Amino acid sequence: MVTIYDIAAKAGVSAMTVSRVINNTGKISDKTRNKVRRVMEELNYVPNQMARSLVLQQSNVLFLLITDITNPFYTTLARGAEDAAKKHGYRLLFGNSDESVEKEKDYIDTILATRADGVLLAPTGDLSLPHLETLRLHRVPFVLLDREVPGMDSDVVLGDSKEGARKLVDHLTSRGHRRIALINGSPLISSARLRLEGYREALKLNDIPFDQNDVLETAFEPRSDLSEIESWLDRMSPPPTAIVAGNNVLAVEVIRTLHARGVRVPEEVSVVCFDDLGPYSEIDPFLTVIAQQAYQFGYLGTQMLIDRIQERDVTGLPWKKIVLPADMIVRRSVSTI
Amino acid sequence: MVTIYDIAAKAGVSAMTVSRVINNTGKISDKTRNKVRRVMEELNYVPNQMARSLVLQQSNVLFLLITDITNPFYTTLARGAEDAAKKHGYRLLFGNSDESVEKEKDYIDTILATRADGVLLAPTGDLSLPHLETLRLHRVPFVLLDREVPGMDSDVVLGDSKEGARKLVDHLTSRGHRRIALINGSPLISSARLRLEGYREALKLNDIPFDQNDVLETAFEPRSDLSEIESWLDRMSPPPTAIVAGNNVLAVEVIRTLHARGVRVPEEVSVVCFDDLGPYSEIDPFLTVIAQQAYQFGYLGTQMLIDRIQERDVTGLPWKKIVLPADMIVRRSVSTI
DNA sequence: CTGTTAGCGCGTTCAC
DNA sequence: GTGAACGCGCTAACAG
Repeated sequence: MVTIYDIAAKAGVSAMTVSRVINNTGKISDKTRNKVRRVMEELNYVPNQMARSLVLQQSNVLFLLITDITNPFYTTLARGAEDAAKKHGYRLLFGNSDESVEKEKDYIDTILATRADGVLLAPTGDLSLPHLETLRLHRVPFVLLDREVPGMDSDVVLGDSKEGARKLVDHLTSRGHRRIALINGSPLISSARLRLEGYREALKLNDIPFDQNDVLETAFEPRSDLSEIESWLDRMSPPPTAIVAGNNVLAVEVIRTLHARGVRVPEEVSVVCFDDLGPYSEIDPFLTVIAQQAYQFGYLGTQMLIDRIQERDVTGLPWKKIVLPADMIVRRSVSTI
Repeated sequence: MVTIYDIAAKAGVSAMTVSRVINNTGKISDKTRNKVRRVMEELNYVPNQMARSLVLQQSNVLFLLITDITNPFYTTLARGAEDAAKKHGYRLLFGNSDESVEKEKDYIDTILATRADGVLLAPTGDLSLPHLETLRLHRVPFVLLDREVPGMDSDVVLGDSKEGARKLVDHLTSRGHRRIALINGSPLISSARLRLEGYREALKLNDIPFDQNDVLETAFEPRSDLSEIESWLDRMSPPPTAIVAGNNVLAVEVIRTLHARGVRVPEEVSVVCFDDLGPYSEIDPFLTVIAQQAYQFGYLGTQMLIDRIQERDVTGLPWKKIVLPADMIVRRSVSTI
């Protein structure tokens, strides 16, 4: 491995001079600078970032931990984070917790061990609290994305989940629907809770009674077994004419289940959801959705994180909370009755 | 920051003993081990991975560089790589080159600077050659995914592109199509070249003359401007009854373009392509595709990479080439004529 | 079983 | 303008 000492020897200077050339610090004569540069090229020198981080006590690395890398909401978010990180000279590393608290813990350990300068985290849910406490204990700045965690103050970027749920329900009632069901993520996830709240409020405003049987609280991530959804559909009576899904994954699974039993969407049951389906939905723009600004989640969150890092004092500034609007895109998955 | 010296002092042992406890090396009495462990917990000690990597001369990090993080083919591939890496105790970091040779170069620099132990690389194309030479020069093991680069031998995981193209064309001819066009990626990308070859061979076997005008060679990644596709569609005469797309992105864009001009798929034009559209296509399984085994690309590639790393001698073993089969899923995007 | 020494590659003093 | 010495946190090699 080529080191600054190899460069120094060959260029007839000290290692310190090489370091200065690399970092453009101090005063160096053009002559030695050029000489050093030439030798660096000749030997294909690449600075060792780890040695550098060790002495500088910072890595210039941000870590983004998402919960489902196959969900276009999160990949688009990742693109936003990537762009913002690059803009400020940070490298961005990704991890995928798969909605698993255990995998999340592993990543938190990795993050601490590798001394990332900051963390962008879509927490798996309220059970992420100990992980956040660990980060806080070690004074690692972090920003929460998409979900809050009760008991831990921090910077956070959220979507307006309650408002989004209200809009979806209102849209359905405006098309004549009164039997509106909700399939949602775990109540241990803040966004799911708010979506339930928005749903209940909107029902109330529309003078529709709330029935707990109309709500299925399950997992946001993809599953192989659809039987839970099946039996939920079975036990609602009278059956709903419309279903609100807490995210795009659930919408797809509900529709698959409906199709499997020969129920047509939207002719027999309407379906709406949070989050768009990615570029591939454009073949046939079908689902009416709350299209959250995924790219902005990542971009703005990263900006906030870098601000926080550069303030040095991790808990110095007041916590900031960005709530992005819930914009509805009306397409063809709702029928008028 | 808590270091092994802090632990050592508080536990009344030397730093070396602490190191041994952490790494489970050498012989240590249960008593001191427990004592050290207790102090580590008490002080919330986390080993500094960078210091460790510096002395061990290895980082236990693999880097996966893909060309389009929003493409489900690559995110699924990433899941496979992640699982394989974890299984062998490696951490996996991701990068996204966006099909840009320049961004790819930036990532190569980062990879070298951070001393990743190995690289999984979906190259942007033949122009990636200098980047691969850089990696080779610095003796960083790498595995190519999905695309080969002429002039550089290496381990590689490919799909059977030629066979896939033949299958798609044969499927179309079996449904009576004779006017079959091809929209493809850049000829600087090996998989695109093979898909063109397979297309030409299949035409020949079916006694269909090849016409260069029926082929559009463009970019695999998403674009905002569809005019190139429009004018291509315009200049083919007679117009094709079927279109083969070199990947899923191109298929979506062709279909969007067709829809925009009021052409129905598959009633008026049939469309088939390489790569599936991800879980969200399941709402309405529509496109007939060559469903490449994306997860296996990542999983097997990572295995190969780790084998190569653990052989120490980067160029010791003969290069391995895995070609994954091209399985067709027939759905509804092809009409019979 | 445990400790001492040295060095991984680099940047920050402080001299010259 | 430039260099020598020291330390970032950790572990391999050798002693004891």
